[in-house]
Amino acid sequence: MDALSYKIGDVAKSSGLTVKTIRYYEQIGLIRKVPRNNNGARTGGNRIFGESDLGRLRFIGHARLLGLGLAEIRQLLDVADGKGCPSTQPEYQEILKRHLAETDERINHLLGLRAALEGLLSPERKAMERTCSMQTCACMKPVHSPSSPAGKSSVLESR
Amino acid sequence: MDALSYKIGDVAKSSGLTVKTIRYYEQIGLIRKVPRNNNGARTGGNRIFGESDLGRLRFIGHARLLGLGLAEIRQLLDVADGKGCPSTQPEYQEILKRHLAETDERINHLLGLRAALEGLLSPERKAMERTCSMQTCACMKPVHSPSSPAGKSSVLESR
DNA sequence: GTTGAACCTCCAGTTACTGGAGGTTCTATA
DNA sequence: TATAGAACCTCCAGTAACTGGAGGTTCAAC
Repeated sequence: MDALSYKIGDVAKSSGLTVKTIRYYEQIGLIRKVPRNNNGARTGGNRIFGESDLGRLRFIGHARLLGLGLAEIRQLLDVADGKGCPSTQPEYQEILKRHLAETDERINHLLGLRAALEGLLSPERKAMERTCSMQTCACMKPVHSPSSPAGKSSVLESR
Repeated sequence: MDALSYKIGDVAKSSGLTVKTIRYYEQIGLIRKVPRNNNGARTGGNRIFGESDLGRLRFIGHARLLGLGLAEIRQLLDVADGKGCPSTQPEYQEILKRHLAETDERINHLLGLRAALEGLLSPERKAMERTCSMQTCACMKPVHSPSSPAGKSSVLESR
């Protein structure tokens, strides 16, 4: 099995990751230490990837696209390793749900920032001619602290 | 002038920044090298802040709350330095507008992620019983790439 | 034989801090 | 005045997830 073999450039192309990133993932142990074609080479020799490495890296690439961090992806990989389709496993669902919740939080935070910024740029603000200086004026002061966006303005009421 | 003087702890409290952060801002030159009360001390002596330092740090704190990066804040400070109220200056408006646009982009990106995650967690997906393995299955594959959220789903049509 | 692409390793830099070690100064109380 | 504890000091390393670059090696084609 694993009759086919690939060099790092091939893997990069077909996974959408960069060569650098793949080496980095090996370095931090997200993928196994990939064997080399070590024909008496003076350096380590070229990495030779198998079909399963490719699958794993594609999986990682998709998960990164979803915004998952490497720590979460590590958990997903643990869950998935050798036990059939990951999506049938409860831990997988939990990790994704948690990530969804975090994504919602970040969105709400940014919406709060956005509202504060719009307030600062509003015509009413502009209309006030100000004679104060940076040290004393509140021209950067958000009306409401963006970190607690008052709940009501959220488009993501999370059920 | 600047009759009042403050120690770093006071400044931290009244600006909402931490002591560490304030020292860091000094180190990277976001605020001036603060003078010390150097009573023949063996170390540098304690920093003594004036009223204007406090104003500047409050300004920075507010700007950070708005999600501005230190590079942008540096520009704002340059704009603001000694020229009266920053909000009357066109560069100030531009920087905030640019930041608003970036915030919108980030929000849209996250909304794309969110949709992809919800897709993966949807009942229809769950209903499919899968027998494949991580290497071959597309259980992590977003339906649409979240980086280009198809435009239509955006709540921020940016006018 | 030579060129150029693709590969290799190692180091440093990015953002905006934060944690910690180890030491000093200040302030209040006994 | 002695001392305890808080608050201050400097310097170093680590965080997340890579990316850039230097300097060198291997491989395939011509």
